[in-house]
Amino acid sequence: MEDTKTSRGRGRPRRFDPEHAVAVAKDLFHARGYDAVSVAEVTDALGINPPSFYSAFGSKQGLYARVLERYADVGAIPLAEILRPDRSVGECLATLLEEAARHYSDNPKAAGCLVVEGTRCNDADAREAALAYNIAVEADIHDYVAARHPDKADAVTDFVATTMFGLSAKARSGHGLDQLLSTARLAGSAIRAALPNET
Amino acid sequence: MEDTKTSRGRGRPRRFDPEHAVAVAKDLFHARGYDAVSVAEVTDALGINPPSFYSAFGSKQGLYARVLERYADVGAIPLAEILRPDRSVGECLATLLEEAARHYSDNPKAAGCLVVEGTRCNDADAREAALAYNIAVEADIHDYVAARHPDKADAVTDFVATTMFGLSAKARSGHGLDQLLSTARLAGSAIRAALPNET
DNA sequence: ATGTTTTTGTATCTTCCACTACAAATTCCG
DNA sequence: CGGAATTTGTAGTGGAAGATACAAAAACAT
Repeated sequence: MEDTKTSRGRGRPRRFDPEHAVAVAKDLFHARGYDAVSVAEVTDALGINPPSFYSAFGSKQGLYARVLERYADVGAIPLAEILRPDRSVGECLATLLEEAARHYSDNPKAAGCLVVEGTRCNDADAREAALAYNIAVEADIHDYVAARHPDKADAVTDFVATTMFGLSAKARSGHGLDQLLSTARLAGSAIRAALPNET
Repeated sequence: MEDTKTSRGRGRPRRFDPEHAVAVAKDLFHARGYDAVSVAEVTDALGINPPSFYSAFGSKQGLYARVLERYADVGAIPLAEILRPDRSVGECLATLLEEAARHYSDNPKAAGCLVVEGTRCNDADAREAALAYNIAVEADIHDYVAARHPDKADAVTDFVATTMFGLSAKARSGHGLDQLLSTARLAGSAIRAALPNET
């Protein structure tokens, strides 16, 4: 009796492969953004009808939550591999920005970061969902920096996060890999200069 | 007979002060973005009815065009005063970013840059209109840099533009003046380091 | 096989959007 | 003042959005 209004739970369809559905939806959301993609487009792309969609995901936001979950698993930048304890913090953060530049321009039809762009949509719930992932990433970066440079962690994390937002935005409005990489390298040099030498 | 469909021109209302209307609309668009503001909200805020609105501005995009025009006049960062020929390029660009940080966090209810945020809306026409202003600004910056550092102009302009997009985005999602300024200063140091010393 | 449960298709519902037809009210100008 | 031009108010258009009611069809278990 946890649901007050929706009739979710009456049936739980498993015929059309939710895995595939989430992957298709991820591409749509990534390419055009949460707001611009309608449920009708998703159902058309999947060859299903609205009731099947709502039975499986509950709502457009429900689907988006699943998409974010999947993205965190298989689509996102592997933070844990990039922020290494055996390399200098500055080097690793510079690598992170370059990796972001590559990642954001990988697929020209879906430029930028799904999560970053999601934090800017017009639906409050979807925005909060994306923001939660974004906050988690920034917290990881902050922890990583703070371990060796506690006094600089705030400023450096803000700088990295801001640059990633800029890279994602510019990836979407036409900057190519070369431009993004050049910008990322310049930003990386600023981080290295800001952090005292180690190793 | 230049209009084929609209009945614009039948009457030209001047009773409710378009100047004030544009100022009010600017605040709304700046606070919540083009997509999220409905024409009904604007007419309510102005105390007028839809027909008066459409008679004066033609369309939602028409109003937005006027808003951008006004913003370029009285609301935007004064590029010409900041990019000075009598100071080093690096200093001036660093000042530009700091000024952007201040500007974007000036009004907590309307954070970020109206033009930058406009380039990310879901209406194609409104997006193009904002993009035109954005492109003009970036061209000005590029010209300014190229005059003294032709080989670095592309990379430095991209970096500045990307940082401004990042600052605008982060201003909208909670970063305060102190955080934005700190990020802007770090970015500024990268620019100064990238440009050979002058003066 | 047959009765129950689960999935799908048709056809909406409701709400909100940008935008407008039309006539009543107001202003302007002689 | 009086008639024409102009501004406003009422009411509504068509369309797209997210989300559903309901019953026909399919799958499943016994």
